[in-house]
This record gives sequence, structure tokens and C-alpha cells, in this order.
Amino acid sequence: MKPSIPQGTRDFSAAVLRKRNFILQTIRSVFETYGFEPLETPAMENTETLMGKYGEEGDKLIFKVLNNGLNNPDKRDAVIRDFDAVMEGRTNKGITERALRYDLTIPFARYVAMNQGQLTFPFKRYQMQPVWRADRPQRGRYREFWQCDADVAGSTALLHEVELSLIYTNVFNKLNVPVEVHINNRKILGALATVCGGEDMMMDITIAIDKLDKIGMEKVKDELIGKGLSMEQVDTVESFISIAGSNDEKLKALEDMFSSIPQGLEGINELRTVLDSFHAIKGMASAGTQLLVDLSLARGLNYYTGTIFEVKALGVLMGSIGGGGRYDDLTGLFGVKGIAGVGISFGVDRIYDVMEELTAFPESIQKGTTALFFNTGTAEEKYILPIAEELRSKGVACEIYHELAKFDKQFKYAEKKNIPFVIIIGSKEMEAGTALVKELASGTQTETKVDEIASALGY
RNA sequence: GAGGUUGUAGCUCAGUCGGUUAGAGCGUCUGAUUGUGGUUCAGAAGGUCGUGGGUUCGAGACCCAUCAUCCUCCCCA
Repeated sequence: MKPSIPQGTRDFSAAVLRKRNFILQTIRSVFETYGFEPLETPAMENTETLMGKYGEEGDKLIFKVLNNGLNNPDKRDAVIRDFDAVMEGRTNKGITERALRYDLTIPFARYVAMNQGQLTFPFKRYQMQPVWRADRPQRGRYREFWQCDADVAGSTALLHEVELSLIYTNVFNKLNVPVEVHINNRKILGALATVCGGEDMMMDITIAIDKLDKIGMEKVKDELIGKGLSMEQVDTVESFISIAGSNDEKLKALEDMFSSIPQGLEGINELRTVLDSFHAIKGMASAGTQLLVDLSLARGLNYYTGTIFEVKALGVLMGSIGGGGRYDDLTGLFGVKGIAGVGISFGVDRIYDVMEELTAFPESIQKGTTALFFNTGTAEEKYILPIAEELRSKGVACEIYHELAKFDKQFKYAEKKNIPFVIIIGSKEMEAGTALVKELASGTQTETKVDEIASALGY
């Protein structure tokens, strides 16, 4: 059997993992400075927890885990019946009771619903874990990938939207990735739907206008007509997504458009409040990332109800590298009403791909072992072991070459592993109680006392 | 779910019209060099040509199937 890994999954080597950890640590540290607390949930959820939360397309992409014991002959008939039910598109506990998590938001909502009595609200949690989607792998798309989410449950305050925007800004500034944070509000889209054929048309309309920058205005209009909108309604949609200018100009035009629709005005006000607070912060208005009102931004996940976000990297062809929004009643799906929430997500794997393309990773993160002790024989090895232990206790990452070998070979090992120093203690040095410390990059070599090795290494 | 790309040495890839024993660069190993690397030089190992059928006197190349891969659409991070 040829060794292989499942489609759309990857092994991560040391160099890759150091870069990934750099991204994860950056995000984590920013999350924590805003008071978010860590949470981890299981890789598997009950299938019924996940089904029906991500729309029809989403359901198809959920990895379902086959139940155990299906090969039991006594259960044969029942299993076949259950399988038929699955074939008809219905989930069935008899055959697949569990599924791999598809995102971190629904498990978070499930957690909040389960633990509402113990939590302090507003409950602010962050979560950085892999999720799985049975998608066709391609550029920027994996079947196993990591998300980093920060969510607030139990508050409708727009303060959270502002702070989440700031988190996006701070993280991408620290990662040195230029981005645009697009922002919109589902209430505005709801108002548009009200004007154009009713609220239940909202999904169809938003999905169509979401494609604007990809397929162009004419095809969007074709799609809307296909969904049953009248020419007049299509014209309204066109004038809506044609609204251009600065954020303020867009908001003013929207106010004219939806002056008689309270839901729309509410959405516009929410947007304005978030934008004002964000841009009033010193430094935000002039430099760095800005929030950009994007009326064609819709987001597919159907649980969003208010503000919605999406982050796009500038200068790299890549889908969104982050997204999120407000959901009024997420825990309602689990029978707990009245807990509103808002959250954002970072797509670590795409951020990685973008940073790789922009060569935005700092060199310094590739440091592993600091020093390599050459192996010059068994007696020396025994003598070196406690010296290495002493160094490690001082925080110096060091290793001893595993066997006696030509210096040539040991040098090459150090180079391959990007180890900056080698330490040579042979019989002569052993007798004298010294060590030769050589810095590979410069080639300079100094003889030092054994108990002064650490300082020779700069510790 | 639909469409396309590519599968040849550890890696990146040549391989002409179907024709003798399938090549290169990099990497690996050995030596030049018994305690001082990167350069250089000499040499060596490494292949069921993704897999299974078929066409042919003859297949790495052509045909069919299959698996894997990457990409596009759909949708998304």
C-alpha cells in the first residue's frame, strides 16, 4: 500500500508549522487583549446539531461519520432502511449519528445554549480549531482547515462590532498583510428584499448580488429575472448596488432609497454608528485599514441578521480571508431564545497562503535549536549530557549530535537545521574544562569555560 | 455535483514520428580530507514510466477504464 493522506488534507513540516503558529499566536494575543476567553469543542458534533444551519449547500458539505456496528447482521434490514432515508436527503441517526464540525459558530451557539446558566454575559470566547468541509479542494480551499473565531453572546451593543473591527485591523497590521474590511448590514438587504418581491426573496437576491464583481451586472440581472423578479424590481436592485462614493455618500443614498422602510433605516443607522466610532479612533481615520461599505456583500450563511463583515487581502488573488457578522437568535436554534450574538472569523490557511505569496513572514520565526554539541566519542557524550541539561535549564535550546561522526557531517546537520552555533568539546577541552563555541554564519570560534557557554551564546 | 490539467528517480522536470540498455539538474551516499562546514573535484546508489486492460512485430508515448493531483464553476475561509 502506498502511503497517502485524504484529499484536501495536509501534513505540516517544521518550517510551515512555525509560520502557522506565528499567525495563530498573533491572533490569539489580540483576542486576549480584548478580553476574549479560550474555548475548545469536540471535532465531532451530533449530526442534528449541524444539519440545517448552513443552508442546503452547506448541509451537503458536512462530513458525516458512519456509526459503528453497522455490519451487525441482526441490524441489516434497519440499516438498509436508514440508508435509503439518507439517500433521500434526510439525515438519519441510525446510520450517522455524528458529524465533523463545519465551522466554529454553531458549536459555540450549542455550547452557549447548553451552559447558559453558568456563563457570565456578555460571554466573549475565542476558539482556534480545525473544521472540515467536503468541498472540492482547489486554490485556497481545503477539506481540513483552521478557523479562529471571536464571538460575543448575550449583547446587542454595537460596541462589539466596533471592537471586532479593531481586532481585524490590529491582527492584519501585526501580520503585515494589507487588507480591506468590507462591511454591510443584513437589515439593509432585508429592506431591499421588502421592496423587491418580499422578504422571502432575500436569499435569492443576496446570492445574486454577491456575485456582482465576479459575473458583472448583466448576469446578475439575468439571474434575478430567473428568480422571478419583475423588470421594475430588477431596476431597483441595480440602482441599489450601483450606489457608489464614500461611505457617507453611500449611507445618504440609502436613506433616500429606504426612507419609508424602518428596517432599512435601522440597518443604515447601525452601520453609521459602527463606522463613526471606528473612524473616530485616533489613527484609524488616516492610516491603515479602513472599513468599507460594500452593498454587494451578502454572505451565504443564513443565520446573520445585522452587521456583516468580510476581509479581502489586497494584491493577492484569493477568496475572503475572514468573515463574520451579527446573529440575533443563534441559540434559538437550540431552544434558548433571546441571546443575541456577533462574531468574526479568521481563515488561517488562506492567510498563510496570502502571506507566503507576499513573503510577509519574518525570518526570525524560523529559529529552532540554538546550539549543537558535536559528538566526539562516548566518553565526551557522557560528559556533555549534564552540560546540555544545564544550558536547557537556562532556556537555551540545544541538542547533542546522536553519534560519533565526521565533523563534516555534523556541520552539515547544523546547517540543515538552521542551528546558529556549534559547540565542540573533545578530549582536549574535557581535560581543560573548556568548550569551543563556533558561530556558523561568521565562522568565528572562541574558547570558553564550560560554565560560561550560555553567555557565549548570548544568554 | 459539472468541466478541465497533470501523473516518468527523494524533489523539479526532459523524453522528437511508436523503435536498441529511459535522461538531466538538484538532493542523497562515498572518497579527495584521522578535530573544523558552506566552494571544488572524482565516483556511486536510486525507475514495475500512477494502476489495470487494449492496439502493435514493438508502448513512457496511441486507445479505454480506473485512481491520484492541481485548477475552474457552484459555494465558501
